[in-house]
Amino acid sequence: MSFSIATWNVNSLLVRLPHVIAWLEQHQPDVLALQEIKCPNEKFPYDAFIRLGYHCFVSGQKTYNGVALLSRHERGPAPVCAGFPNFLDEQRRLLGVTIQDILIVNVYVPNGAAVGTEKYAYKLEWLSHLQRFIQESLAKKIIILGDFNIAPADADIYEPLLWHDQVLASGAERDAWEGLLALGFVDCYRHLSPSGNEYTWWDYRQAAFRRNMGLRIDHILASALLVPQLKECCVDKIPRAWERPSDHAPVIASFFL
DNA sequence: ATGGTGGTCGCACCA
Repeated sequence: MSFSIATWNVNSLLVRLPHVIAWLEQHQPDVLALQEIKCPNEKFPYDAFIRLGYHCFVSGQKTYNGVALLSRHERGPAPVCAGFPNFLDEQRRLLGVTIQDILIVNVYVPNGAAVGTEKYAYKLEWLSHLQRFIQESLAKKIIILGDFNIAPADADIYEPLLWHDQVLASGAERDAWEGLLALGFVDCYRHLSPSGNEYTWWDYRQAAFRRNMGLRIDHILASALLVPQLKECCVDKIPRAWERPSDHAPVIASFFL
């Protein structure tokens, strides 16, 4: 038996719906975590996904942010939480569900704008809440996936010097990332591709995709217990080349279960 | 200097 799980920041689900449907039909992951759906729950296109055999769990809001999880598992995702239990946040960025015996945590980490700004402080605060949330979880098997807005190392950046100490690559953000790993998580992509240099996001400007000026900021973390079963983790750059694409590419991991 | 959203229909905000 195989279990596959993917993450994709779609930058508006309603605009990207044809892409998401085409991609789901082609790859048929068991679970897809979506970020930046940018629509309230009442506008979520449930029918399109139900037709493809997916259960939907949604935490949306108007215009900004918004996360959702789609699951093919017949029993559907059991909701755990939308948002942190101890941190009131109007921004919809966190969705936890349990599928079989795995806690799946879909994250849309704040972008942070620029080092030293209020948004950057909010990003670090948000990451500390994520750290505590995971730390306090009693689940033995956990997958955290989504848009982390962190490039963990210079190998994850097309031009590291340009990004040195900048947002997405600063020391404090990388410390927060390392803090999560220290809870017993493995970066699935890096674990399987120690010298890989694929990216998951390319700015819309400056023809960044064509020039492969990208960063690896979308990740799938698996708790140590799941790592022996990890089979594959790859970035699918193909949809980034489609017409009117998201600026992010999907990342997909599969496990022997 | 592109793209998505919403408000107003040229522009602010966010990434």
